[in-house]
Amino acid sequence: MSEAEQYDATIYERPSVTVDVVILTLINEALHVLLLQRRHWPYAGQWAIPGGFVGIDESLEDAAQRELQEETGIQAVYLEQLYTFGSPQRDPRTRVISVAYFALVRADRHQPSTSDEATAVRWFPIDQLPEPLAFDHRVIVQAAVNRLRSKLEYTTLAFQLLPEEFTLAELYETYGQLFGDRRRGDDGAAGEWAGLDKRNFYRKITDAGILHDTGRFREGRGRPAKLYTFRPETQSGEFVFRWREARAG
Amino acid sequence: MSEAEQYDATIYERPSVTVDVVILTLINEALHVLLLQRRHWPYAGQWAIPGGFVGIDESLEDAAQRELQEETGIQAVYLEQLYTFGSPQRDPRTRVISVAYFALVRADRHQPSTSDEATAVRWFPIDQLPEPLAFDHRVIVQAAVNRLRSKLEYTTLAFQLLPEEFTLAELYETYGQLFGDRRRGDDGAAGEWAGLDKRNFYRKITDAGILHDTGRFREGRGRPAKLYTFRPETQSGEFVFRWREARAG
DNA sequence: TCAATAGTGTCTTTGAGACACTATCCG
DNA sequence: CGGATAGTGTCTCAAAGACACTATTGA
Repeated sequence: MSEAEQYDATIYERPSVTVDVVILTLINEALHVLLLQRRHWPYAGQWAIPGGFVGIDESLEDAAQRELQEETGIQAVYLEQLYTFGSPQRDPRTRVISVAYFALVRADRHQPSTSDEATAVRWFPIDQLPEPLAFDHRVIVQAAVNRLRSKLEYTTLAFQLLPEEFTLAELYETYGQLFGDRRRGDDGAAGEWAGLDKRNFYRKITDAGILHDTGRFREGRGRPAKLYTFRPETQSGEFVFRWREARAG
Repeated sequence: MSEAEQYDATIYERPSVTVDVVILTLINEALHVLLLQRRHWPYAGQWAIPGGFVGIDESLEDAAQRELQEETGIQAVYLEQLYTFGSPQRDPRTRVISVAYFALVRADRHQPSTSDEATAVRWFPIDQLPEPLAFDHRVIVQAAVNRLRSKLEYTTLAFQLLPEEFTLAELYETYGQLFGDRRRGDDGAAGEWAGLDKRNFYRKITDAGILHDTGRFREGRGRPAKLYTFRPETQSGEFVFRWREARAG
């Protein structure tokens, strides 16, 4: 903005501004999104990400936090502005510009509940989204997943998704699911993730010095696995995951 | 958005939405920003980045392109959405949400001219911005520069800034200015960029296979330098610059 | 003792980074 | 030939990646 005319701009027709939030979590080491089934027009009955209008005196981040709170009852999570979607035709009612955020939460803690705006609320695996989604929400969800994937490579964001305590196998499985395209079943049985060598992964992650060995174990079938926590003091550190691997044939 | 109540939302007070554009260019291998000196209240006399209201039927990208056009007369450039700034108090007139874009242009081509909105238009070196800038524009400019810097590491964006034909020395100087903190004058004379070895840089850039040798030369003092062009077909390629260097003392 | 899962060591290859001299042109 | 700028080759080291077996537990 730069104009005197802006001062008179109140007479112009203004778009509406909403904030929509892509809420991501990990369930059984697989990435899921929270969707609401819309009760009302437009797109009644279709699934959508939660969102709502920005209050006239409310910051965008506050609005996103409020939506998150209303839908999931969570506050302390990772929240980041994603992108602003503003095609003139993206909402059939009127011009609506949507500032999209994405949030990472730990799903174990809480189950979402339906509201008067939604007939249902559910976690969907990101590779099994209902078809179609309301508005341009498919694009928004895809953008969030892309952003998350790329950030996982050079941040410790993955630990925002995992439970407080985890085993190396769970961590490995998580990275595998988030990056790996598919398993290779050498003999039919489930093996390692294509292109992600377990030993190299363990070495890299432990050498990085970002894990704390709790001294406790997760019991189950087979040999008990060490439980680790993430050392948040290293969060700003130099850890880079970087997914490459695959040299020979 | 998800509510029936949105349908009635026209009755709510709506924020204004603007698009502001950080226009960056290279002048003498140094990064510059285009700023306008505001003619009117608020912040009259102060420098600001160009911007304006989003038309009710105009996409955000179109609005950004239009601003760019109006201020510089350029169309074909790199344009990317940067971030959306929405603090309730960022504009003294009314609630204004600003979707910021950043654009890369080649400055050689065209000189900006003043308009009825601005008393002056100028390129400023990014490390010599006027103090203060209007609104929160300093933050926005800084965000653009940060984004550009980080993208230069893993994209070929630098070539969007350089003239069509360039020498390796110009390319080296550009990367040095964009990343290097300072020169080291071993003896007083200008030397290489701290931490950026010229030979390693040349090797890396030529091995990457993204340059086309035009066979022509730039004449001047000293040995003529080969002129290269960027091969845009490799734009989506695997080139990564990645700035590290500095192992021993 | 076997099924199931956890955990580990070494060699090879690649790419990054340190390092300083030769080549070409012009006046 | 001297000043000015362009351009190049090799060694070292760290980190990535390929590769397969041993350890621990409970049924």
